[in-house]
Amino acid sequence: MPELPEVEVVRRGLARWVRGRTITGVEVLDPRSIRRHALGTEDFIGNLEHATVLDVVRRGKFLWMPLAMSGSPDPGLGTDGENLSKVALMAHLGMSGQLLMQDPGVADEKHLKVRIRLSPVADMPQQLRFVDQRIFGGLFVTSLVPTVDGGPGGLGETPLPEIAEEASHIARDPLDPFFSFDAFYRKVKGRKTGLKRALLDQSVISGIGNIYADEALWRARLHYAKATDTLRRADAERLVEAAKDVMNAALDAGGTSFDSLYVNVNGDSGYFARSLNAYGRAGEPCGRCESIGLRSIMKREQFMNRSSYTCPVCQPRPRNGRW
DNA sequence: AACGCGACCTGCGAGC
DNA sequence: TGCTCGCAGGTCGCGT
Repeated sequence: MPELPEVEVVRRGLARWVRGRTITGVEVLDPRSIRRHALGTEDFIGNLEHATVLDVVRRGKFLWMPLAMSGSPDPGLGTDGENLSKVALMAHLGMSGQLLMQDPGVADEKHLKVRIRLSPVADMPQQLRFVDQRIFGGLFVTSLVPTVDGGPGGLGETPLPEIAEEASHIARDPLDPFFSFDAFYRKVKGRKTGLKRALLDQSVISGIGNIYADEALWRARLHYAKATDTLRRADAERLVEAAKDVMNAALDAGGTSFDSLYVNVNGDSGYFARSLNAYGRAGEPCGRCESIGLRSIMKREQFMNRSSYTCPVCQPRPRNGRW
């Protein structure tokens, strides 16, 4: 469910509440939500208790909190400038995950999976709750490893030159200051596949899911089946700019929410859904065509076992992957 | 290398 | 009222 803008909304909210706080207790209400923690529940809890949260970092849809373990004299940077944090609490929201800040008195959510208690600070909620209806998301502890390109691992308040190991296989996302268009274009040209498949491949470009893939393609007037190895540089540039623009706009609106499944850490929905031009608009007129007096109806097709929305007029299907 | 598919889950609305 | 079906923002791992 949540794509980059939604995860970034969560990251910012979390950073405000949890940086510098120590984990005082962890309750795993459903072990399926930590199944990616291979060593089990006891080990998961043991890794977190007494650890201090240094930051909240994101690359694509992966979100992690570098931790200073108890006994570390100086959470944060060591005297030699090397960071002491070598492990992080990883969170992936999957299709329906939520990270909520709550006061202890608030009744447990129906799909509450993990409760993390934090050291009390005046006027700050004391619990971080992981709620997940479908359980495709989850939490686990992972180590931090150096990045391949030497840049920061992801976007955080005080970025580290390391990345959570479980996120190190994905490419930088378009909102990452270290995102490289050249690296993206090289990867895309090297693929022999359709454009949307490449956009959804997190190792080519990360953070884009089914909603923003369709939105970016619509804005760039490209069809999802366009062959990647024939993509012109100018088209690729337009596509990346479109992805950046639509995701920044969604971020400003607090993300895309169709229902109560996607909410920020305070439980509020975003309102970008009303600004979508393609996703979910089957049967409705294409706004761009309409604005120049053309009549065109958005259509929905199955692609990769999911829905794709296009305008048949301004996003024509390429013949043999070419125009 | 790329693909198609199933697996992992719950819940909602539509249609009968 | 209930049943079944299709559908939903994602990722991973398998066989081909």
